[in-house]
Amino acid sequence: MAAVTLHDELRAIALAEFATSGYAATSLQRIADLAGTSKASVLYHFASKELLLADIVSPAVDDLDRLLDSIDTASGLRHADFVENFVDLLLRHREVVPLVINQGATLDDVPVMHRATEIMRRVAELFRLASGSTMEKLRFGVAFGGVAYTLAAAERLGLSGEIDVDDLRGALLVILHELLVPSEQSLAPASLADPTPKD
Amino acid sequence: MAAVTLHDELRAIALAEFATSGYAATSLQRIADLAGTSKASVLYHFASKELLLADIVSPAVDDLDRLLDSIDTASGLRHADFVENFVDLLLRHREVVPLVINQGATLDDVPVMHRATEIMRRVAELFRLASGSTMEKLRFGVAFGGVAYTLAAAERLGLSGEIDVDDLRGALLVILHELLVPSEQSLAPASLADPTPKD
DNA sequence: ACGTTAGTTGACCGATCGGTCAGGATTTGA
DNA sequence: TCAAATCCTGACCGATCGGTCAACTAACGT
Repeated sequence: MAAVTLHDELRAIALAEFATSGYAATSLQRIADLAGTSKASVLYHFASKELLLADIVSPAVDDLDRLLDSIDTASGLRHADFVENFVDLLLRHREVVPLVINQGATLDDVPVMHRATEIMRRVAELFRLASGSTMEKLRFGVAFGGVAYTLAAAERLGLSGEIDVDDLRGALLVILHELLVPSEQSLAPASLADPTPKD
Repeated sequence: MAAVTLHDELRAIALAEFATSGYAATSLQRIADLAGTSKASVLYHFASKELLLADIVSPAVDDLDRLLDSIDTASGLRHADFVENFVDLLLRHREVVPLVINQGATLDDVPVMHRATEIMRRVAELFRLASGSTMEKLRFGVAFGGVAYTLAAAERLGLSGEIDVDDLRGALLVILHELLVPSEQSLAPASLADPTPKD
């Protein structure tokens, strides 16, 4: 095995354990045992368990934050482009997706996780989730929830190795496009689907 | 009769806390505090924390088990019918869906949760997940994962009250049907798709 | 040679965990 | 009135949690 610093190895082990067993259920002692070191050593490299989690999750959250900023500034960017960028981002940070998806709500008191959920709210805002009809909301929820959850499940069950990433990417884009662009027209803010029906 | 027993109240409180804060992060002491009783009292009504979880989750799992059995025996039942029954089941047990969806994998050592994931495997089997193409697998994953996850998120964020259940049901069925029956023909080869395959 | 720094560790801390237990209330049935 | 059953509780238990700390080792620049 290539020379990997203990710092990086600890982060990798923690990520795997957090994702499969859960943050709360993973003790620093267990992480230390898996790395063949001591608990005190873990706390030397990472000041606290929360900061260890932040160190793991932050890159993905920063990435998403940057993506959303680029959308905001370049107002002309179409939703279809965002979908593609979003899928790429999910694939890029494939390993941390299960963490934020399955345990993000539970760990909302941890700053980095709170930030993650706040940013997802921005994504929802971008797609006018709040103002859409029930059907629109559900399309958005099923699409992104489904994609993220499926990636999470695949990662968790160890199926990621079996599936070609390019196939995965292409198939996800097709499915997302079908869901979010049900009609021939674009996802443009004007009308995602039909005008809101009477309620 | 209307008087809610402490037993039922404890179960309801535990369900809400398990779903929002997580099983591991919810202590028996907190459940007791929320119910205005003592931890020992909780352990009088439920022999252990695991059995409390089982008491909460079992009805939904039993329900799903029964649904799958009825599918197995009545081989003629079509997929569309199953989808409808499945959505109804999810809506019926709306409150426990976040629990098994978000924490099922993490709590696989708890018998009732292991049973839940095993049954979900049967659902996947029913849709021939393993033998399908990457696209088929993803359609299944995004569809059911998306629906379950969206229900979980809605429940968690307290949006359930805002949305009319009938609207919800109808919209979910439309979306699932679009995803699982993309073309004119059914998803599954022969047997399950058509009760009377041509000979 | 020396001091400095980074890395590592066992011992230890207070807090909290799930769970046990003996016993105090309260109700019920005879 | 007595006794059994039911419900509830404070005190307590061993285990484990995240985190601290002083001491130790090894490497490096000077």
